[in-house]
Amino acid sequence: MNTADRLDLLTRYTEEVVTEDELEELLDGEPTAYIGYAPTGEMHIGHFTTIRKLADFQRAGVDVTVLIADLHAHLDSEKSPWDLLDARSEYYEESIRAMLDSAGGDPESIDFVRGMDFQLDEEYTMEMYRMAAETTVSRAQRAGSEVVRESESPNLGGLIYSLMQNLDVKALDADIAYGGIDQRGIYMLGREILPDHGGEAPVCLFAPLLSGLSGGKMSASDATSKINLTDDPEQVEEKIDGAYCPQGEVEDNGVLEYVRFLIFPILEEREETFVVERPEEYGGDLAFEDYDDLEATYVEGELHPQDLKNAAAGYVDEAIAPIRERLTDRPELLADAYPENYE
RNA sequence: CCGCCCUUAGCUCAGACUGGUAGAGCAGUCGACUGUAGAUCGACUUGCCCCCCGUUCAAAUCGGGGAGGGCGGACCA
Repeated sequence: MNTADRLDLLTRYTEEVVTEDELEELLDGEPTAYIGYAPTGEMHIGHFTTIRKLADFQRAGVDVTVLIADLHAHLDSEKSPWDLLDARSEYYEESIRAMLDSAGGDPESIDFVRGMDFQLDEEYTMEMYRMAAETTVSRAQRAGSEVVRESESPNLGGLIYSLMQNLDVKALDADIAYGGIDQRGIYMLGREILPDHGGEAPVCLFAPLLSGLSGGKMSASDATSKINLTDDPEQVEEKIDGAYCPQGEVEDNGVLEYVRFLIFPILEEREETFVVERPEEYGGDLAFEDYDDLEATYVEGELHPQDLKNAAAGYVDEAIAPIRERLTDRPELLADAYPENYE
């Protein structure tokens, strides 16, 4: 595979690349990439979009490390209780493996690492203290503002959070820091300070964040705004049917975003088209080769939201089915990780 | 170590002075209207009133103790 093709694989479906020139330069060598997940709330369909890219990394010959950031999960306002970190880490790892598997990646050749396995090392800790001494409170706050829980009385942990995440890049020896666009603030701080702490400014790749189904951002705490990996077909249909989906409008349209960032990448891989089954009275079935085609038709008003929803629900369900199966096969994973939800 | 303030619905808070078995807004649920959702209109739901003890016929409310959170002071040889 030539450099242009690899670059294309790496950057497709991304929100931003910092910077594309630096990324291209990296491809002369054998770059490595990393992404971190803090095992907090239950994983949902939004995670799927970031995980799919891991498959792209692999196709492009970039080694991937997945960090299960257990310490971070507690550091951010104790989102995960200390006693549940192990159980949630295990659940996250299994879910990520399942998602990657169904996205056409190879979980076996991914390096899974737990945060606490190296974040307590003396060298790491020492460097963290030095960063803490050099970073102002407001700078740290700004860096993590999109990631760390906001509050009138923020915890110290939320400030250390960003420093550590950047040290992770160095500790894991990653050339590419990958994550959702919400991680931007943290890594921009990292590009600034990591070189002063024995590391290198990482090249950053950011995935888009999907809108929630109720309009606005997807919220982990709003059940109706997101599809869970374990939702059954009826729940998927209900949630999508109830989604905010203004006719002809693209902005804040979660359904359209699901179709674009979740479904079409899968169809593209399989070289299939997006089929909308539609009653004769509304014009009969439709098939779309690519997303732009579908969006154009939608904007023109030739594709009704209800028909779009019906089709999308079917595809979304198909996408999560294999993951749902693996998780329901091992019910103890979720039960141990979220005892209050699964008794 | 000392002082002051806060803790009531999923969220933001009112009610406390003057005890009588709890309210508003937002959120949520359900209808109406749209071939979806939203908006709009109509209806509805939601509570260990932080915990314990006491006073009282009766405590969210008064008294005592405790827990959690916030703010300030003191200490700075």
